[in-house]
Amino acid sequence: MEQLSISPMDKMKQEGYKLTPQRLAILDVFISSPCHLTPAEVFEELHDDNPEIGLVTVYRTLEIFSKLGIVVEVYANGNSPSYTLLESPEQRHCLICSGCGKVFHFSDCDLDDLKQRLSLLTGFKIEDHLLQLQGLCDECQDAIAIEL
Amino acid sequence: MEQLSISPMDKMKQEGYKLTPQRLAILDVFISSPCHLTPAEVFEELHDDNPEIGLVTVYRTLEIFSKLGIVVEVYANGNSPSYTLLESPEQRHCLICSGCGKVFHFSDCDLDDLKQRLSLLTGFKIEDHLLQLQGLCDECQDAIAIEL
DNA sequence: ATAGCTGCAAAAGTTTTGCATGAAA
DNA sequence: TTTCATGCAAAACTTTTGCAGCTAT
Repeated sequence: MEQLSISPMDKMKQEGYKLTPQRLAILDVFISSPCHLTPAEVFEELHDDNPEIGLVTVYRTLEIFSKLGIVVEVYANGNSPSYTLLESPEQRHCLICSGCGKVFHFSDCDLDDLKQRLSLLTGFKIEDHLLQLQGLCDECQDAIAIEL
Repeated sequence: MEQLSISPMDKMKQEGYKLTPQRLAILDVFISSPCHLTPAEVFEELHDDNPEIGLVTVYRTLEIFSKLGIVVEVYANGNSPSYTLLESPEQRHCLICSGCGKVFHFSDCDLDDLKQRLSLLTGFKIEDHLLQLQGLCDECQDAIAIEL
């Protein structure tokens, strides 16, 4: 918990953002939850210990965190995008457990061949990509096995 | 235009949905626009020729189209998800032009190796994935070149 | 001291729901 | 004829904006 919270906040400082208690509290929510959370969920998590923090601040903070690569936007089902802590800025892809919402990040994604083939085929100059895998983690597989 | 509109509507029929003029009109919007469109954009496109169709109907129709694999949800920038026509249900991945919004679909994505490696590493049972590439198409590259 | 941040309130935008009417099969 | 679809209006929900006061640096 402690080690993780140092680096993102150093990044905030470097980029000229102030280290406010609100921002630290929001970061802590992500650190203590290995899941993807919508703005409303972050707000609700905060409410126990920090009932004074407004939803507006959550939105504004998520925007900053997202820009700095501290969190990443995840497209789960439902209307609102979710956010999840990014352990390292390179690991921009993720594997999401559809049971419990746990997220595992990774960086290498072997898409260079595919990108090159598509470039040749379509004439597109490919600049970025979004890769998100969905599945069931160990525990959720076990949980299902027990149920049956 | 004509060939494309037969197959999705056959699927609708098969699944027990009625073929209403509204649904046909919404399909036509997608056929005449090679882009990803938000519900609001579909509604606006409709307004010229079919001012009587309500936004509610657009939402309800998109839900059905999406369930039947006639369109696919795309995560572009902005709040609302966008939808784009899926030429074939297998081609669930796409390459989106960030200039003009044009979408190119493809099916083979070479992720089997990656999936296997991740499964071994994490214990996840991987069930599905979302892959979206972003770039600039020929024309948009040219357009930029001319501007400079 | 000062630049930037927060919370509030309100506005704007998006999506869902209930219901009476209307249309396709 | 019957079942499903539509449009309207309203409700619910999500996100953004303006502003006065406050706080980290």
